[in-house]
Amino acid sequence: MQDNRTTVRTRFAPSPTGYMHIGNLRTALYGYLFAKKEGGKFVLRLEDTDSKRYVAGAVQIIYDTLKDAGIVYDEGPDVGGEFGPYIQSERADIYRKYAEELVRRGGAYYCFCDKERLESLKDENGVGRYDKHCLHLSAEEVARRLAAGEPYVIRQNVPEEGSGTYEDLVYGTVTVDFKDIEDGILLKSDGMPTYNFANVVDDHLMGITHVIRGSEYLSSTPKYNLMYDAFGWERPQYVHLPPIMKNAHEKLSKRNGDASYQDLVAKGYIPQAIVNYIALLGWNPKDNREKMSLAELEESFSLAGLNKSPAIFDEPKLRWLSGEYIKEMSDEAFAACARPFLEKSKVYGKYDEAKVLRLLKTRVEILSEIPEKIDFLEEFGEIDPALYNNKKMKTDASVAAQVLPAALQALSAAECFENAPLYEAMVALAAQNGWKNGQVLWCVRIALTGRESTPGGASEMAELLGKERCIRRLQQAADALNRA
RNA sequence: GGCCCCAUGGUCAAGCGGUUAAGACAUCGCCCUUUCACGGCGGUAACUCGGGUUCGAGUCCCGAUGGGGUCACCA
Repeated sequence: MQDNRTTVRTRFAPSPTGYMHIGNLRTALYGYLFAKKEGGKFVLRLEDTDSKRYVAGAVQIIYDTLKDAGIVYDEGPDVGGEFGPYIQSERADIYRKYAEELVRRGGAYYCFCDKERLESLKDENGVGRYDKHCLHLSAEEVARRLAAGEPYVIRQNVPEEGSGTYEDLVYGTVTVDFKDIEDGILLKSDGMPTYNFANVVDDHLMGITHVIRGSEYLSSTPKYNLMYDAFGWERPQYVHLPPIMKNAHEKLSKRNGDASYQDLVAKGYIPQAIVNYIALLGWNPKDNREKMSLAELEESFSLAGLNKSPAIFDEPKLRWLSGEYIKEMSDEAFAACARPFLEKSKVYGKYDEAKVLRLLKTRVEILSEIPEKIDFLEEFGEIDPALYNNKKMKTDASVAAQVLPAALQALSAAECFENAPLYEAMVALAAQNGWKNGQVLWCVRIALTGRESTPGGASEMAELLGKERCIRRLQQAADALNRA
């Protein structure tokens, strides 16, 4: 086990190749949570050794997303730290130095084989591993070809016999036969290291104690251990994470058109809910809590709660959580995050915003639902008489024809156009005429909105609409009924 | 295909040899009610299949099946 005196250091090491995927974010979150829980440090390192895959702007997305999600790193490219640089492309000299040392230690060797020869090693299915051809080159020949400036790579020298075993903190004992591991390239001909080498060198140099990453590295970890051993370095603890799936067969990925973190935010999911939800995909606190703030997650996170099987991303549940976060927001907070969506509505600015927001708060789970929930306020047109039919309320168009003129009169007389007094006025009206409350309320609401379902009852809609509009609409509806 | 890994309701997921197999989301129904929503109550729904081990298996072992990952000068 890890020495207790060693402070925990975890890292998130993304490649700036595009969007921040949900799976990546979760990996970052777990690394962060574990470091916080253990009182350790969380490091951000950019793995940009493949210039071909570099995407402009991707680095900024990484910074922004982590910041937005509340994941704060103690060391990183933009915040510094004593183990920098934290960008791999700025560490080329370091990798070369260590690669050469690994060659001296027998853990790696120079290879001059060209593409054609490598291709010839593969069978009809495109599979076939490197045959260690250059391992057998004499020291003189290697020196001569190097001096002649021949292109080369440095390959790992994996034993032909035996196997590598390690204890993964979530998967347990993992064993892989060395014969199943190829002599992979550590240093590319362009002088840059591959992930396979850079991650080992950096994790060691940066003092990473716990490597938290996706399960795709589960079976390649033994070859990294071979390098730690060859260098005489202590191996880190490994925590491999199962993938987040889109369905039973496909991984969640941007390439499949699945939502990235920023896509979800743009769709109106509350960031806090997204973080909360992904924390629950593959992990659970023993106490069964589900809605947890970042601080609570930091407090209760434990590797013991990590699951080994893939989890399917379930948007309905995220939706529910998002709604929970909205419901507990202060009016000010809700107004602030709802405003951008309110502005997209056709009725923006035409109604009392505080009133609109109050009605929306318990009826919206993701902010993008806002426009569709209130746009009807401007879509008032002919009312289908059938809408007045309601069995439970015992109303229909003929009842409405009696109720509406009376309601028109009552509302015209109302002095205070607010929900409570308006409600009382309508209830009183019902009592006077021997109608059921529902008969008045239902008919008025239909007349006012033309909708079977609205975000609020008759008096709430009346207050929102305002006296003038109410009178006009009620009049219109009553006239239409008379003509019929 | 070789190798590695995984397997409880539709989804997340508890369980770590003896349970009426939790809980949440979704779904369905009821209540509340001024439609909708909120809130409250309740229902439907799961241990992939075979073999072992054991007095006893969702829990341990083996196999099958299914699924995922990996076999790049990508990470």
